[in-house]
Amino acid sequence: MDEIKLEIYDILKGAIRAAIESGELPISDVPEIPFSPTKTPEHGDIATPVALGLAKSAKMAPRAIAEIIVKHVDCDKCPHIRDLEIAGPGFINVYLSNEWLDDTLKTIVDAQDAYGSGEIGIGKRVQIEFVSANPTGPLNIVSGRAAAVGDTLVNLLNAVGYEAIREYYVNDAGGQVERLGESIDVRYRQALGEKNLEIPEGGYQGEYLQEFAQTIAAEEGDAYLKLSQEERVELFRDKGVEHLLGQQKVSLERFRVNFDVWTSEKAIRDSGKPDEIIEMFREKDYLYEAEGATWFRMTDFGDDKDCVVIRTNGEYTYFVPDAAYHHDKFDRGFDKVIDLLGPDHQGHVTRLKNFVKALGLADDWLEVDIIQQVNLVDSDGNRRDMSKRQGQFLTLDSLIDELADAVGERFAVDVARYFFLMRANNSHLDFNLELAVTQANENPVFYIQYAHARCCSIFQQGKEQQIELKPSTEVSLALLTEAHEHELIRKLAEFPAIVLSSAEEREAHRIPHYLHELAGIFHPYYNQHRVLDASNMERTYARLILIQSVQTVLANGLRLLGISAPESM
RNA sequence: GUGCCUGUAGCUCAGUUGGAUAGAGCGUCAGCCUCCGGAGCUGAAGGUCGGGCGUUCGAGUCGCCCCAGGCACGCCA
Repeated sequence: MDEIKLEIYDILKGAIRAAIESGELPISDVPEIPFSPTKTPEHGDIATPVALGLAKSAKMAPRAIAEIIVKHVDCDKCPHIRDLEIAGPGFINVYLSNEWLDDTLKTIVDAQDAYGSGEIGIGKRVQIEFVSANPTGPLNIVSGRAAAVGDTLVNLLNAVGYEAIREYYVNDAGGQVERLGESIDVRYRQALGEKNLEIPEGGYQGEYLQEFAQTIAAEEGDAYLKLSQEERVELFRDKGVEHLLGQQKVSLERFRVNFDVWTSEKAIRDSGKPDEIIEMFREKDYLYEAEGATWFRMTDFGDDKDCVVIRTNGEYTYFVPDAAYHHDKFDRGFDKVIDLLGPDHQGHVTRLKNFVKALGLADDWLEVDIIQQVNLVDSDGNRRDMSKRQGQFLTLDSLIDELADAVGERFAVDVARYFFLMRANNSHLDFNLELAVTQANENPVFYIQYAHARCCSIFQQGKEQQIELKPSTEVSLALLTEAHEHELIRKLAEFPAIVLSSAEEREAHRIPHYLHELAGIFHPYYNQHRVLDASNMERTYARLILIQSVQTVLANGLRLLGISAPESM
């Protein structure tokens, strides 16, 4: 679809130029020519409203302009255009030729796994940081969504040529992991029989810490009671981080998300970079002292208040290591850095961008996208709330466990990923638990996977009848004359443009939607037209090429989403 | 109070740089299996795109003002 647009673009541009030179079109420059695939076959395959846009400057009726443009088009020059027509208020509708349909299928069959990929990002390194949950508990549902989205965005960027990596920032320093150490300490002493202890303010109530502390008590006994409270908290903090981070890694692997780089906040702090950043800020006069703390002039960057970077107790607030971390990303040579943050971090976005600006980096170097919240619901719409620190919250693992009980592990991950990916990042997501486990037509994941399995099944069936796929060059694709076939090929041709736009716009949800639409054209086609037909072998071979193409695109799309493309279900 | 996000069919949501008659799934109702997998297909009903004003050939899309909902506003991360 991209190549054809370029072809048409050149041809129309040439026609408009010719019309200007002949004096028929009283404008000075050739304008931008917008295109859109049409919504209905009645409007051809591709349409452009270019004549409408010229009406004002040319002071002519749009239809008259369109007629002049079309008159100057040399259709013989472009074998991919079958016809041009002027319609409605002055649209120019382009009908594509059978040769174009043939070429599309041949391209897909030749490219196979590579169909849909592009080269726009070649030579550019991109880093996406996502999930980055505190190592103080299991991953929650929103982290699951972020994991699915981030993982898919990396796939998409890599598909269009970028060199993209997945990175996880481990918040293993600061107050929150301190509270973790204290919480484990309490649980540990409780496990050894101590009474009247309470989890400190801001601590973690979860049962998982009780279990963890009990394990320590069972294995090590009261050995740690000999240490001072301070030493013990520090030890438990480190043990806890290691344990919980390990569990997060297990959960992520189970969810088919594999990070390339894990960066430790503690390591950043120990590296001395935060001190350098503070020094630099001080030199640039971004800092001042007040109320015993050191403040950053955030208001100079347009924010409504300044913020503390060094507390009265002398410790950095998290902004400092965070700024240092982003500077480190820059030092590592990324051309573009994307942070996916949770819904509770949106207040942080402008501040983070301001810090990056303060570091002297370009405005568009850092991109921050918010992954909105997820609500788990029943078909009735009843919500199952997730609360972060009440002890009982729904985790990514418990969600997959629940799905796996119904559809098995493999499809549980498939379904969860699909549901997390089907909505735009900034829109709230209602995750319908009942729909997710339905193994029926209403479940969009199965609908798509079933289409793929059906394609495979046709080949299986063909094999039994001694009918094999022929090379596309030996097949008469002109026999694909059904309207359904035309529609299918058109949809297949859109795939590379969908991949490109969803990578560039960071809109992973366009892929699930596209695949669902493709399956929605394939299923009726399958239902109405037989592929394997011994009485018409020439057409059978042609249709096998088409089926092969559908299968390839479905598989390629699902692979980008990290969802399996089953050969049978 | 300030900032960000959202508001499209009964429900959940798509709608690429403004383009022709605003789409899909679920739900509801009515149909289709001697035939490559019925996890499928066909059809019907269902809309003041939250409201108003503006920009222009043309607005769900852009601008401004309201209304409603969500979230964030710590010397936590």
